[in-house]
Amino acid sequence: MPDPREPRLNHLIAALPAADWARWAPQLEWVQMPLGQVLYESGRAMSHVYFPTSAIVSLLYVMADGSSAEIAVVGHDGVVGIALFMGGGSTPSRAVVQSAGEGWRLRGPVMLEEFNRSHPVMHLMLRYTQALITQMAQTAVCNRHHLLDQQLCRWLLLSMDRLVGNELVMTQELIANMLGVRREGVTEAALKLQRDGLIRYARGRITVLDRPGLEARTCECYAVVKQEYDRLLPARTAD
Amino acid sequence: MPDPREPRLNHLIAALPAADWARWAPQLEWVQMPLGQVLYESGRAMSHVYFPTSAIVSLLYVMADGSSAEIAVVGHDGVVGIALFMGGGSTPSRAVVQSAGEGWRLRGPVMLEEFNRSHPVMHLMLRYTQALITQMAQTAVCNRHHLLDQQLCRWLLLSMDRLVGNELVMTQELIANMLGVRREGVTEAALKLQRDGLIRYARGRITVLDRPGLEARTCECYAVVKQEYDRLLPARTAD
DNA sequence: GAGCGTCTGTGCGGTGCCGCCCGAACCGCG
DNA sequence: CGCGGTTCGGGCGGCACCGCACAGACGCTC
Repeated sequence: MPDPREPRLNHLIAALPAADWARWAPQLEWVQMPLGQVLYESGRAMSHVYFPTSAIVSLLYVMADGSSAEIAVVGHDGVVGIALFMGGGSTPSRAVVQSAGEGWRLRGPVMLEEFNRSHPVMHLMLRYTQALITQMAQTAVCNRHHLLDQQLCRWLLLSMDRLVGNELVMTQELIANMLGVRREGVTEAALKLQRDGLIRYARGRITVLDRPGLEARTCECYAVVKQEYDRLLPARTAD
Repeated sequence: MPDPREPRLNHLIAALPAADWARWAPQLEWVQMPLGQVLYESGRAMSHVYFPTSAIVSLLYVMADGSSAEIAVVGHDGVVGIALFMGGGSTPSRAVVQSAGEGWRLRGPVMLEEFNRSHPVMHLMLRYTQALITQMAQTAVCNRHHLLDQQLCRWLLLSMDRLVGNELVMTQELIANMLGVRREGVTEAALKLQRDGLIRYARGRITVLDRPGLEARTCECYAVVKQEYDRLLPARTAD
């Protein structure tokens, strides 16, 4: 069991060259990320970038009428707050902690300086951004074409990939918000999965029992995204 | 009437500092971009980046079963082939010329060298990429929540913003492919717009008669994207 | 263990889009 | 000028999901 306060549990931090890591280490701040915490708000400047280790963060767009949809999800594979180094410093979306956990953060100006200073850091962040773009694009496609049943499987798999263990603390109501559908729709889809023995759940705790089964049920979108993450962000280059 | 073979009709090229522009100019290659041309294919390495001046390019995802959906659209405001400098050099999507026209292109290695050499170039490309990300995210949201009628308005507006004049050469069949819906659905939505005097069309030529009317009918997605483009890519900084 | 709030299950009418089919209108071409 | 291909209009049954309403089940608290 590794120390949960090990920054290198985040794959990007783990991939830093030694020289960059040496500069980062004293700057990194350990933070708890409780369920529902808003890391940044739509259109507002971001003070930090966050590198989750055990938390999962949703990038969520909330519409004028209050309905919402998830754009992408970030876990120990990535970083929240790419707009800080991409430019602009804000986005029209919101970042919300979807699964409580921990992570590390860096003040915005520090991130910016590191990004401009070190080519390896820059290329690492950009490759991650490219992977995130793929996830967003695939979300758009999936929203257009695929059944809720399949989308739920995709969502569960993306979440499980970013968690340790096979349990997720999450009500169907919240999942519905992420997927941008009715709560009852999620109930129905989840029921089917439970009946077929793929998952088990009760009052906000979902346990995945048959991962291959989920993969068989989901649409191609999950595989496309996963493959692209693996291609762009290979196993940690430094350790 | 400006010379159509003026590279600076592309906003990114126009925003280049003089020093960078001086290096780019001899490297830029003028290209015709006929309707339907595929600039890059899903998963394949890109040989060039394209800076459209009068053409419009769709970033399209084509699914295993042949159905498709547009991820984003690029015109004289941007560049096709961001994966070249973001990393990876390919994407799971395809770039197709949606409206014939012209543009300029740069060989991949040249683009990469310029990106790494000049900070202004890098930041310009990254700000554009950030705007493109917003467009993709909003496409995902729009696909989830909004009616086809609204999406058609959004699509028309995004296209018109990237064209000179108010006419678009595009069959309803092709629009349906972009939006990822049935052709008949587009016919119905377009009929409503025509009946209300917002557009006129005949056999693959669409004329916008009442732009404010379209803006009033579309969803918030159009405004969100436009605002973000304006914020991130202000009027050309060099000329 | 009584009570209450949260979470999940179910039913019902409505609707936006689908898949499919066919006919009409239009245009270019031989 | 007639023919064929492209583009558009309309109809029809089907279905996934919506909005709404409500009931049961569970777990925490007092």
